[in-house]
Parts: sequence; structure tokens; C-alpha cells
Amino acid sequence: MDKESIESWVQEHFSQITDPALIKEIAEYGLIKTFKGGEIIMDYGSYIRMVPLVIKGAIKVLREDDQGRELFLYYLQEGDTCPASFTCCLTSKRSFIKTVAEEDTTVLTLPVKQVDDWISKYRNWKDFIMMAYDFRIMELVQTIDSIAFMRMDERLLKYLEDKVEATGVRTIQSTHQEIAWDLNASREAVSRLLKKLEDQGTIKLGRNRIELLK
DNA sequence: ACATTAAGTGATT
DNA sequence: AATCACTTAATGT
Repeated sequence: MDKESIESWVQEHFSQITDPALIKEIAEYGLIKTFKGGEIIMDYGSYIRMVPLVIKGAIKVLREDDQGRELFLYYLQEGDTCPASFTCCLTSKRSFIKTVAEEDTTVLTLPVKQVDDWISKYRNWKDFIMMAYDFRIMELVQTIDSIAFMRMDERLLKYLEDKVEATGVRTIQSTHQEIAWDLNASREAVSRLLKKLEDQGTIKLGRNRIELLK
């Protein structure tokens, strides 16, 4: 992909990045990477050398506890970046989260060296990073709220809605077991709650399929 | 037709 | 709400 189209990608998807010189550098150093749906992009414990800007698709971000249980945290969507990767890069820590491509996804990866340099070089870049942090923290607080205060049925519905929003498709293709893993619940509980939602007319169920109706 | 995997159910804690 | 022990249903070979 040539630099001009990368520049226009950035302008199109990252409206907060406005400095022409910065955009030029992003196109200069950025590398396009694509991932197939379901592909693991970053696993726990791996070192991160790049900061991704999500151009297309969606990335699912998961946290794993010491017993190997996974918990869904949030999605990164078009126009998002991953503040966690940013922190990991600059402090050369290992990743404490796992990221999986929710669907076929294209990201522009930026080398840690420039990402670091740009902070002092471009006010616009610093602002962008801060905004990304702010947004992510808000998202995380929402997730914490849902775990701490929401009942399981509300949490499940929110999960379904999030997924539909992230993928842009109203029919979710996953098993009850997979959902249960993401929510840290039992498969039976998820099945029963989904059944309730179906009775209420909120969703339509099928094997490996959940259609969100409203 | 058979085996495998997903989903539904009731009882128990 | 989790776990267990099943049953039933859908799907692939």
C-alpha cells in the first residue's frame, strides 16, 4: 500500500490526528498488517514492539486471571488505538492482555521508537494518545460496572449488543459456551438467560447463531 | 446411519 | 448462580 493511501486512511479514520507533518510520518513509518477473524494478535506475556491503529474490522481484548479464566474487556474498533500496547511498549513490559481479531481486521502498526519520539515532537500526537486513554478508561469503567452492578441477564444483553456493534452484523455466530467463557459464567446459565431473551422477543436463537432483534 | 458437538433441563448445593 | 448428570437436537462424515 502506498503512502498516499495510508495518509488518507489516517485522515478518514482518525479525525483527531490533524497535523499534516504527523500524518506524513505515520504513513512513513506505519506498516499495514491484516489478521483473519479469530486470529490471536497478542497473547499474554508477549512483548509488544508496535502500537496499532485499527483501520478496519474489530479486535477483542481479553484479560486472563491466574487460573487461566478469560474475561472479555472491550472491543477496539475502526479509529481506535490500544493504550495498553502503548504502555507496554514504553515500559517494555510484557502484555497483560490478549487480543483476538473479531473479524478480518486491518491495522496500521507504528514502531515504538517513533511513537515515543512523536510525544515530544507533536502536540497533536500527545493529545491523540491522551484521548485514546481517556476513552479506554471510560470503556473499562463501564465494563467494571457491568461486572459489579449489573445482573447476569443485563450483562449478557450488553455483551450481545457490544458484539453486534463491533461487527456490524446483527447475527452473532458463537456458541453459548464461548459466550460463557467471555463473561466468566457457566454455559448452562448463558443458555437459560438466552432462552429468556428469546421468549421476550429480544433475540432469535439457532445453533451457533444468535440474532439480535432489537 | 452414526458420531460429534451444541443446547436444553432438572436436581442439588 | 455453579455444578452435575443427563437428554435432546443439529450437524458433519
